[in-house]
Amino acid sequence: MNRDVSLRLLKYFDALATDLNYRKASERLFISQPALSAAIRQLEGHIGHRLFDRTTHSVSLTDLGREWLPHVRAVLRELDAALDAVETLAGSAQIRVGYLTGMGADLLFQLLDGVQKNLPHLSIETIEYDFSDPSVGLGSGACDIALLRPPVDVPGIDAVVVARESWVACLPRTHRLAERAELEISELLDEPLIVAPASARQWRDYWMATDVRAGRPASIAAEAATYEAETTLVARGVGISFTTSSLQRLYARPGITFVPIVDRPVSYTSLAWRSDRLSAGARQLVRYMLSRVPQTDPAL
Amino acid sequence: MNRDVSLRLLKYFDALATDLNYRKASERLFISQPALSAAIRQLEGHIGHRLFDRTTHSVSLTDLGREWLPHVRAVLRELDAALDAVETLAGSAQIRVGYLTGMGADLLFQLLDGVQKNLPHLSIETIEYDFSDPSVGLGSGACDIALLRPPVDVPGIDAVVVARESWVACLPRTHRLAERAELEISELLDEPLIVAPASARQWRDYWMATDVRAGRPASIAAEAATYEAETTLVARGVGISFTTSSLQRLYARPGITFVPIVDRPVSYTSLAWRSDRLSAGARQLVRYMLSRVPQTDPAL
DNA sequence: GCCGTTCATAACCGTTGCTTATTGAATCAT
DNA sequence: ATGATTCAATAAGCAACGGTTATGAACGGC
Repeated sequence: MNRDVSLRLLKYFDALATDLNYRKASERLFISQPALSAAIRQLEGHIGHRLFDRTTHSVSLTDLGREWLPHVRAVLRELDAALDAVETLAGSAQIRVGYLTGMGADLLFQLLDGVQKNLPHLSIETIEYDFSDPSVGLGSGACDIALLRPPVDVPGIDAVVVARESWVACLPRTHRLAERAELEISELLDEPLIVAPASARQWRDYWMATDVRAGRPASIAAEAATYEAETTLVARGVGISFTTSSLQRLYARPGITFVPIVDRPVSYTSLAWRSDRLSAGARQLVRYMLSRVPQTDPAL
Repeated sequence: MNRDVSLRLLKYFDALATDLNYRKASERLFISQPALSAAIRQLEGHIGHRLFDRTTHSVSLTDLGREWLPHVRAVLRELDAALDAVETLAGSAQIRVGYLTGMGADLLFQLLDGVQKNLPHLSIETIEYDFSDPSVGLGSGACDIALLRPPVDVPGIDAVVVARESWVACLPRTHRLAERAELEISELLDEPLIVAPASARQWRDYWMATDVRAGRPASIAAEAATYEAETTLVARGVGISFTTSSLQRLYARPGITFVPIVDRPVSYTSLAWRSDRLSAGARQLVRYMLSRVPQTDPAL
């Protein structure tokens, strides 16, 4: 048995033992399936025993794997504790909180209010993200905690809903529907649309109402990465856009108007983080922020 | 702070914190000094704080480093325990015991006598080594435990003396000094000598009595990697060799004779292992073998 | 004042761990 | 049955990293 096992292999073992599925586990680890396959075989080679029974269609722990797993998890826990200890000892937990543009002034401010007084040992950096990365830095690991709008296509994310809002159409004031008190989504599907950049993938689809189009392709008028750019384009009459109720207050401006869309499901805003790699300080901050979530939903 | 620390860096940190000297620590880790230097800087980068204060001439732990060290050691201990657990769980502790040629039949046999009965869960492999590797597999990691003769130039080795022997000259029966009852080393320094292969380095120097030569270079008649080859060469009159008292019994043969050298310091035989990377099973075996070390030194 | 020791820097190189593309086997649905 | 699908394993190529040796700069002991 080779005693030079890398932590990497142990983490992979833990992940596969959890999912019992190479594909899923590999996604959670942000690596490809063959890479995980090779890594597990390598680990088994190192310790000299098989850890998984695998057929082409199922993966299960061997007796040894099952019994060894707690030991491995103990190592990983201990490591986590050691990393947390650095922050505690250094008295400087640097935490990066990302937020989607448009939510900082309002909701984030609320959630972080008083944090300096209550959690003085945390040093918090807030980073604004635009629509080109709807995971708000969680995918790249640039942020520890994120205030975002689902859907997010990064696996392994924990999220708690902190606000609910209804859909609203943002129209040029001169638009033929601008005077309406409310709209149905079907009335808007053929309008030229301002959408998020292509890198937003699922998120862009979501805000294009792709789910109800069924063959009626969206006509994309332009791309915008911020609400600022979006409303500007709408004001110039380039197209319309879909957004949420809270935005009408924040981005009100001369040339545009907002009209509620009555038949779309509610849209959520969530506080999210990667379930792995959450430091002790970040965990405290999450707890604090969640304790400050407004219980009523004034914006809905 | 980046949470993706590798175990490697933690081990390096532990080593440097122990030695507080890059060179020594790097040797113990079997890497070069610049590699360790880079690794420590990398670790400090990962966690975002300095762990060592270093001038060009001294290394010391920072406050953070000192306080963090126990946490790191806890991780490494936990890892060690997990690796031991594999053996225990699999019920198969494979342990490789190396021994220097010539010591297997006798001393090793004694130390391992009854081990099957007393430690039945251990599966022990014994591997004979010749003089080309005086570290007896410890350097390469091929063996867990070794029965060897100092000096060994592998750092990080723990060793316990298990036998003491005096020097003996091995001479062709026809040699002019063959009839002497005893000899002094100075009488032999100019004799053509059978020595260990060059790869034995320090060890070869030791058995050439380099320490007392002071300008009288040894005349190397031939190289031999085993006692078998050595005594054969002596019998053929190619040269003489230095060895120890116990060998006269084991390698007695027609054409050679052994004469005690009275003014050389005692030579040791040790049970040795790498202080790191000793599995639980191997530790048990070491303890067992040490309990069987003969207290008297009959060969001396 | 000089020499030796000690850590840092530079340039280079091999290994390894990852990627995508593909194969082949087993399961499921029709 | 058979075809579609879902899995893990294999293959081939590539980039990054961890290591090496060689060298440099600063401090301490004689």
